[in-house]
Amino acid sequence: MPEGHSVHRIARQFDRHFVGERVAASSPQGRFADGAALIDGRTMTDAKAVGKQLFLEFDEALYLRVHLGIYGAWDFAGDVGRDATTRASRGRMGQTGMRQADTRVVGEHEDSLSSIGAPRRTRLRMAEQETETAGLEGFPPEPVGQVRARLLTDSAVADLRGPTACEVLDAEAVQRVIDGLGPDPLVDDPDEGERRMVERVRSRRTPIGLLLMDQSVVSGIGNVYRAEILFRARLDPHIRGSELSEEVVRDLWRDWRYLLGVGVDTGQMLTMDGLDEEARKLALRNRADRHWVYKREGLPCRICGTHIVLEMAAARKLYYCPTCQR
DNA sequence: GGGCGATGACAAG
DNA sequence: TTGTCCTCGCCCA
Repeated sequence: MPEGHSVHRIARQFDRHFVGERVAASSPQGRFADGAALIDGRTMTDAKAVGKQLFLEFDEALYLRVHLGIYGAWDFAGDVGRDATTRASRGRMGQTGMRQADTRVVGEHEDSLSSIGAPRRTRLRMAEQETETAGLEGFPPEPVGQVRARLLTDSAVADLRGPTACEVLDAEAVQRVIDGLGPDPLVDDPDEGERRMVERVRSRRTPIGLLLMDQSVVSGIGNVYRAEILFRARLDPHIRGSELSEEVVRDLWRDWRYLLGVGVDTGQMLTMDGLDEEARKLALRNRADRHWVYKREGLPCRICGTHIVLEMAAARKLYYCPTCQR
């Protein structure tokens, strides 16, 4: 589920708490046992994201390549709190037991970021949405559910579940993967990335709605950002890449660069900054309805009132306003 | 307790 | 274009 911004945040998390540390690697589930054995006991030397791909580098140029796919997730625990939880709602231990309270969705109290340091013993789930839970008995915690890979240091643990890809590669293989990817605004030089995206889009007769999802054209955009970027540009998803002017594609790249930056900073897909303040607050209040068009089929367009349309495109849901976007 | 959908990406045909 | 894989949470009974 994570689009590019989440993967960059995950890379940052590894950079903070794992890079420079010796890592015990295992596969509680068993399906990654061979790969885990290759990196077990090595030191993590780098963590980087390119588009939706995560590359964790270990001693002697061995890389763990992870792609979360549509519902993969990393669960961090230990000394991994990214920010204070002092304002987190004081929960009680639920009557139903098990679940520790004091959980919050990251980003809902961004103004608390500056206060206090990281709490020890935290759980942090990084998936399509991030949730942080303070309080954790025992370290390391027992793996819960289907954990494909576990990376453990003296003070932090990362559990990987449900990935589309999890494999150990050498430097050449990593380069081949990266060579097949379109530009990522946080990796590539902005002008060079812009040039590449413009060239790749305008050389194709494929609809722009599909090109934005094509990771060889531009990296990191998924179904939410696709819909939102096209609306922000007031662009009909069906227009072919070859029909778009250089300027229009350049603006798509620049808007993606902007949105990705916001997403990495906040941990949320905030796409409605164009809305006036009051309307924005209203929309943000409802988690399920905080975008211009994504998941708003049948609801009135926030600009013109036309019902938002949902259609299937390459087996994915495409949302747009038939009036604003043409 | 079952079914279904999800912010992906493939391969097969 | 369709099927397949990966896992979990939510909805409904």
